[in-house]
Amino acid sequence: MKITIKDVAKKAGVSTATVSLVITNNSRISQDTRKKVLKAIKDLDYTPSRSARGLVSKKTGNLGFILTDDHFLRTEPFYTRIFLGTEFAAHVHDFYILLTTLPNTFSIDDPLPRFVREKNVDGIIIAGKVPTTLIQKLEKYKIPLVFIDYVPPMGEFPIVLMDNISGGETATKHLIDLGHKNIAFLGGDVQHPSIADRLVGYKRMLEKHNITVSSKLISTGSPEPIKEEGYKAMKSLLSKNNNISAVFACNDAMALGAMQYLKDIGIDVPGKISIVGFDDIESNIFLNPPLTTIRVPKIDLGVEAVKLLSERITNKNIARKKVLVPVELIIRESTRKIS
Amino acid sequence: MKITIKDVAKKAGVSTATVSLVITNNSRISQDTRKKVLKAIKDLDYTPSRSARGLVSKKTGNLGFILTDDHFLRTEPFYTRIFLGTEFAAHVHDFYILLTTLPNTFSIDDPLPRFVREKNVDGIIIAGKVPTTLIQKLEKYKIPLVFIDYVPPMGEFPIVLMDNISGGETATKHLIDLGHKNIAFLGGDVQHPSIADRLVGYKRMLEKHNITVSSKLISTGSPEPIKEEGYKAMKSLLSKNNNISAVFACNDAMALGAMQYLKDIGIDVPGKISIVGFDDIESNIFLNPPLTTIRVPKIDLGVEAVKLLSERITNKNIARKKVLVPVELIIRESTRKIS
DNA sequence: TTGCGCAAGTTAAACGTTTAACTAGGATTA
DNA sequence: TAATCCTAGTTAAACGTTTAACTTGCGCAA
Repeated sequence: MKITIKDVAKKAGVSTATVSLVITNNSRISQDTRKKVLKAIKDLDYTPSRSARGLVSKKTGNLGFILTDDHFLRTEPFYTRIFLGTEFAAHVHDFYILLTTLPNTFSIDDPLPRFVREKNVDGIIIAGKVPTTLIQKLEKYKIPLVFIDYVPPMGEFPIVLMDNISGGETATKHLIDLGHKNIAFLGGDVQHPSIADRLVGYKRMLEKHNITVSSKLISTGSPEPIKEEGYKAMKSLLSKNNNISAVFACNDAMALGAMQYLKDIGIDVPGKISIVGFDDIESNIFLNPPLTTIRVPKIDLGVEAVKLLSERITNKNIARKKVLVPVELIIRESTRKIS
Repeated sequence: MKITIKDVAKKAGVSTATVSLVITNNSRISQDTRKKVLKAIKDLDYTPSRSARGLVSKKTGNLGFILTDDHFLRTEPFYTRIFLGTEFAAHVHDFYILLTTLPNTFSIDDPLPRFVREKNVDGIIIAGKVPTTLIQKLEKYKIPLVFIDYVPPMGEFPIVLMDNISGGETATKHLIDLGHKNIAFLGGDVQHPSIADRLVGYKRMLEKHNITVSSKLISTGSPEPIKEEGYKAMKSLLSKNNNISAVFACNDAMALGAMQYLKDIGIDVPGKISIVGFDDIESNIFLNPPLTTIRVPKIDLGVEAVKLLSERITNKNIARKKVLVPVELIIRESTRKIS
C-alpha cells in the first residue's frame, strides 16, 4: 500500500490540509507543526502523488524540451549539455523534462509534439533554431515558451543567450593584453546574431584601445562557420595582410580550420600567430597546440531557461525577458605574448 | 474550460463509463456505440487527463531512461539514437520518456534517479553499461527494468541486443564471397560480449567455408576498441602475416585506425586489402574510401526495448526475455573482389 | 411459462491531492 | 468590557478518470 497524505496526517496528528500546506511551503503553518509534519514525512518516506496533485492543481509538473533532430544528433554535444542543464534545474524546481525532437523539415501541417497536443506540459523550452512554422503553431496553445540560443524572428518571448558581445570583447582584450595590434577577425555569415555580436565585441575592444578597425582584417564572407571555411578564410586573409600576429575566430571550428592552414604553410601557432576561438568544443583538448578559447557554459544556459520558465509559470507578471549567460576565457597554448 | 469525459459522454448520449471503456478498447461496447463515441471525441478534440487516469489506475504513463553521462555526451550519437527510438515507440505505446543521466562514478550511497524515488515511472530502460551498484539498488524498487546493449552481470532481466554473431558472420561472408581467404580479425578485449560474439561469427563463417581459423590472423589484445588501437593492431598483424588480403575489424573505430596505418605505409584500400567495419558510425561517410560495414539499427534497439517493457508492464507473465535486433551489411568502397 | 445466461450498458465509489471557506481562540483596539 | 482582527489551523468539496458491481432486455432451453 502506497503511503498517502492521510498516513502522514495521522502520524503527525494534524489534518491532511495541514500536511498539504507544509508541502507547498504555505506560511500559514507554525514552525512547530511544520517540523512535526516534516518529521512524519521523512519517517514514512512519503512522496506526494503527482497524479493527484496534477488533477486538482491543473498543472502537470512537466516541461517540454524541443529541438531539431540534427541539433540533437550533432557530434558536438552542445545541445545535449544544455539539456543536462535543464534536467539539473528541473530537479530543483520540481519539474520533469519531456524531451522531443523535431524533423528540421517541420511544416505547417505536421503534428505538434505529443506533449503539446495532450497538454502534458506546463511550459516549453526550445533550444536552437527551429522552423518558424513551429513557433506559429505553438503560439496558439498559450503555453509559456522560453528560447535558448535562438532569437525567434517574431513574437515577444523570453530568451536565454550566451553573452557573445562580452565574449568577443574578452577574446580581443586577451590578444591586446598580449601585445597584439594586428588582430584579424575570422567570421562567418553576419546574419547570424551570435557571430554579429562577437564581431561587435571585437570592434568595441579595439576602439577602446585606440586600435584602428580595419576591414582588411575582418573576414565575414564564409557562408557557414565550419572548419573548411576557416581554412579558406585564413588563406584569403593572409593574402591581403602580411603582418597579422593574432586571429580571433568566431568559433572553434573555424579556428581549427585556420590552424590547419597555418600548419600547412608552415606558420607556427602561437609562435608567429596567436589564435583565440569561441565555444570551447570537446575536441579542443586533443588539439596541438590546445586552443585558447571562450568557454560557453552550456549547462548554465539550460539552468537559466528552467528558472525563467518556472518564473513564468508560477508568476505570470514577471519582467525578466532576456538572460545573458556570461562566458569565460580559457587560456591554453594557442596564444602567446608578442615578442 | 477543459473538455472532459463528461462532455464527450453527453455529446455521444452515453455514460462516462462507456466513453472510458471505448478509450481503453474494452470489448464490452458495441461497434455502433463505439463509433458514436469516437466521433464525439474527435469533434470535441478530447484528450484524457493523464493525472486523472494515473490517479485511479496507479500508473504514471511514464518510462524512465537511464544512461551514464559519458554515454550521453559521446560525440558518436549512438545512445542518442537509441533514445530517439524509445521516444518514437513511446508514442505508439502511449508512454512518455523521462531521460536522466548518471555520473559514471555512481556509488552505493548516491541517490537514485528522481523518477525512481518519486515513483514517477512504470518501468525503466537502461542503455549501455551502468555501475552494478545502480542495478542492485534498483532491484529493490520492483520496477520493471529492460536493458539495451548491456548484459548485467547479475539478475534475470529482459535485454535488447544487436545480433553480433550474425553480424560477424555476415561481414566475414561478404569477404569470402569476394574471394578472400586470408581474412584477419581485428578485435579488442574479448571480455566485452559484443566483441566476443563478433569473433564467434567470424570463426563460424570461416569454418563453414572450410577456411582454417588461424590464431595468427586474430588480434584480440587491444584493451579498448578505439582508433589508436586499431592502428597498432593492424601494424602488429601485418608484421606477422604478409599475405592478409582482407580485414574484419570488430568496430568502425578500429577499422579507421587500421585504414590510417595502411595509408601511412602505402597499402591501398581496397586495392591491396579490403576492410569491413562494424557499427556504421556517422563519420564514415566522409571517409576515403567510404567504409563497408555492418549497420547497427540504433533506433530499433530503442523501439524493441519499449515494446518489451510495455509487455512487462501490462502483462506480467510474458516469456520474452531477450530480443536480438538484426544488423545489416552496408557495402561501400573499402572492400573489393580479389583479383 | 419460467428461469437462466449473456450482451451492452449504467451507477457510483474511489483514487490522493489542493484550496476556498470556515472556526476557535488569543491579542489588540476602542 | 465588547468588538474586531489575526493566527493557525480544519472541513469538505472538487479535480477527471477507472472499474467493480449492478441493471436491463433479449434469446433460448426446459
